[in-house]
Amino acid sequence: MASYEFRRIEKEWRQYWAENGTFKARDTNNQSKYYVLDMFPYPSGAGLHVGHPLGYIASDIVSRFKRHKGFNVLHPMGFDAFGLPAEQYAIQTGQHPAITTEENIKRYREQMDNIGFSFDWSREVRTSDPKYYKWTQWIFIQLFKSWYNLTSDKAEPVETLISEFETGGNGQIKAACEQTAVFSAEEWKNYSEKEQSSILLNYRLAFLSEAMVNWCPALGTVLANDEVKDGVSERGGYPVERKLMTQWSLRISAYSERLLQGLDTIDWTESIKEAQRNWIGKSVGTSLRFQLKGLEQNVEVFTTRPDTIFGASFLTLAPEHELVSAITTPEYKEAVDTYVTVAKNRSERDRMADIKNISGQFTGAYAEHPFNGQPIPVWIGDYVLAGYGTGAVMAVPGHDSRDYAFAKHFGLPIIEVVTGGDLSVESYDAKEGKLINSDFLNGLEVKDAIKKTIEEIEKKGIGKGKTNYRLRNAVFGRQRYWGEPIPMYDTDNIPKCVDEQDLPIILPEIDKYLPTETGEPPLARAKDWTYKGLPLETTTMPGWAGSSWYYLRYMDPKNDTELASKEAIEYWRDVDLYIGGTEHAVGHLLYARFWCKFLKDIDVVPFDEPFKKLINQGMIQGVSCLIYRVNDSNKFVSVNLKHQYETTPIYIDINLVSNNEVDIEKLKTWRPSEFMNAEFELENGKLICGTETGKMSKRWHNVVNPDDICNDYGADTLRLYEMFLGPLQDAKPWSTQGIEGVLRFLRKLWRLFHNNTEETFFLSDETPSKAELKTLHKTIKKATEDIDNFSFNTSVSAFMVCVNELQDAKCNKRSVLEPLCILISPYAPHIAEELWKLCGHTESIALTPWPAFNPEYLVENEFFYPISFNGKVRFNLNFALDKETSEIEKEVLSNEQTQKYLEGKAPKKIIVVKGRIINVVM
RNA sequence: GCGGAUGUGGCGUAAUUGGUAGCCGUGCCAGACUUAGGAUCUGGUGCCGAAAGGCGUGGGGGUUCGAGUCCCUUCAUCCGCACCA
Repeated sequence: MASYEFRRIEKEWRQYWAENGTFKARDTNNQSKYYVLDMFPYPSGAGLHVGHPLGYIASDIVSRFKRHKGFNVLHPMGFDAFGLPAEQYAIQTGQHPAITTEENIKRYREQMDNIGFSFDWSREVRTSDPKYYKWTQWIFIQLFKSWYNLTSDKAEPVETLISEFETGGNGQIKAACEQTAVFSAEEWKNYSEKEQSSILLNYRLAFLSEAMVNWCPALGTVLANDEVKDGVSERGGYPVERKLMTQWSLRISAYSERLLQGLDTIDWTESIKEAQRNWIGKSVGTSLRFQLKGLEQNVEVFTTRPDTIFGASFLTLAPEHELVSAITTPEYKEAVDTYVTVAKNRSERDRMADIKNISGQFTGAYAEHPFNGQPIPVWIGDYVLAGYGTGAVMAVPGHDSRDYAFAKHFGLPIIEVVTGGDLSVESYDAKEGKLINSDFLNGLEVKDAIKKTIEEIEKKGIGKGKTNYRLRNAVFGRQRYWGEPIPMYDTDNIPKCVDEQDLPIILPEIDKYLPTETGEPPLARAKDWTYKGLPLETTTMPGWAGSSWYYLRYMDPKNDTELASKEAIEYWRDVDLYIGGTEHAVGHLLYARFWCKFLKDIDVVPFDEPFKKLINQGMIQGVSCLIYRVNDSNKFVSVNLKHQYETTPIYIDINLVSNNEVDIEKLKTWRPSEFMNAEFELENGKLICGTETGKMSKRWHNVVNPDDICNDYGADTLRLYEMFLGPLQDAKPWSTQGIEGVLRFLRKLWRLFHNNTEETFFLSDETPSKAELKTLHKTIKKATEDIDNFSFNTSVSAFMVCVNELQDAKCNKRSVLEPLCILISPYAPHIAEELWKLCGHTESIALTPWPAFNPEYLVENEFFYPISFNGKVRFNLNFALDKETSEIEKEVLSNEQTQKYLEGKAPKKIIVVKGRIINVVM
């Protein structure tokens, strides 16, 4: 037997696992289950880089550990296969996205296989597979067929709503819905089918409506709020505009409160929970109506500070507010029209970039103060958002900084109604102080004043306490090809859903992946895109549709009659451990929770939250290398010389560099046109590059492929090394400094099982020494605890300590090394399997029981106490652990060295902490 | 502005959860074996100091016999949200 041949070993064991189905999760049985899930990847053309496997390695360690612990482990993998890049590629090349996707998946699969993950590939899912998206479409139909009853606080079938309408109209119904005029049962029955349909759309959880959407012209599609960052699209960074369009949306807002409350029941990091709380944006306040002078209409506003009502000196409406044109007086019409037009045409981005510029326009209208009858001018201003609250605010410049800025700018009155600030300098926004200038509120504290004001408002019948959420309904239709078709069709402008037995509606073939000449989505190009002879919906679902429920499909991936069988869902239930990146904080993770709650309401799943525990792995960053070109020349200078010149940095491939030294010959062949005839100014004979840490990307030429690492060092080394890099959650730059140490460790481990020349496998059956058992059991304890704490880096370190100690002890005893093999197997499964086989076992190590920890081996009967004086450790003394404290004190005091440090003084007291430390207080 | 995190040797990190700061690994220094090594092994390595000793966990303060760990305050960096009434 030769030395540690990782390439051969790893290849053989991967083959063994595949052939023997070692990691197949068993269907329902009596064994306890454990469900470990990774966020499945979108298979991009770039393949995996070393950052991707970080989370997969961690989840794989947990999975393997749980198998050793006797659990039936579900550890599946699949692909989020619908998405924009494949479609963009298709537009450029004409290549069908399905083909590109298939190729990419193949590549991903190979790369993952190389790392030796224990995925149960027999359960693989792909969101673009019709057998899969059949059920994505099915869920959509269930959403369409449901409304949200606020009384029972759950989704219910639309039939129940219709029968309510038929018996009592909609006056008594409390539902999460759009504003709908009140009608009686009689009126309902007299409505046409079309009228009824459009009313029902106001209630359905999947609904078609005309709404302001984020339109991205460059991508030719609408985007959900979480797909837009800083006014540009998250993918591609293209500008996004507001546009009024008829769109399918999901009424996620109905679930705002449950999505918020649910956060308290799950074990996720505080930062992600906080991000979701923020996104949901609950705010408790009051809605109240201001009567307009000389008009019938009133303006409804939402405020969290009803107590400041006597400080309200004007109202501001969003430019898009529906009352604007009705209330504007002829005198101001032109100015208002101009303002509204400008505001509407400004993109989201411009509006955000322009926060500091205050703009607004008086409408000429006045409202009446509900308590003192004073006239209050009505303005419009784009600092008020149409989409939040009622799109109108009562402006209290004294106690709201935005109203303050607006009032200052337009010279409107600023009234102080809460004490504590200096209004000549800034507004006083704090919810603390006493009310003044406020009639019946004078003298009250803010908290009490809020209560009192709400009482008075309700007494007058002009408003009531109200809770608002920032969470907007999610736009669901995309004007794109490569996504799930929305299973809806249209009869005379009445949207209807496809019969469930006709699912899936399969994505049709089309000639070009572009919108039609008339601007319709690509699906409009499909021949005969109809259902029952009627036109099918042409938009497709967004990327997050398929990923919102995929965790359920793994439980029963081949089921043709249900998304997963009741028994499978009942057995596997929610995900015990979910690992993935933080980038999905408010997208995928919120939508998946929403769908889970909905599926609970319609009795498909028996739980309320899909992911019990969530761990976010940190990003492995790339380190890019830069060289510096002297401006207007073909000369490149070493990094420490660049301050002498005006230079431009250029990113070069990291493979051209070792230890920050650029290989100039390689550089020349890398890009001959640029470097072949270049001049280089060196320092100490070397061209040293600069470095920069950031995302790993082709663009910066800093991508490290895990395949290369597996080939050079082995998959086990890669796995151990990625874990050894630091805590899983931390971001860390990739560096191969140190990977050698891990490989060296595995070689040492290998040698423990072999004779000195590494040639022959050799274990002894002798009884281990006390010290050897201590080393082993210390490691068992640590390895077990660390996995429970997801502290994988410290385990690797513990293995190294263990192997070092056993090597020092020249230990080759079977009863020590076999358990060690099991401990290491979740981390470095290939070498563990090989050594296990060499030990004479014929079965895979994967299901071998985890070694039991025996604390007796760690018990010591004496301890080498540090003796400290006022907390400073000076020397050590050995005492038996069961020695009386008074005895220890006596001996410490009489010790010669103690006398030296006491300098003749008497100690005030002595503190003896058993097995820890002794402190002499002087 | 609001919220979340993080600050420890040259570097990545560790610390029995209030008890000897720096485990493990890199890097560096020295040595051994070698024709040779970017292989392997051994020893050393927080800083200052010849030593005794002193200093040391971003800074300042506090609680404690004892603080990297708890409290207050301050600084720096990273991430998320943000005209949300």
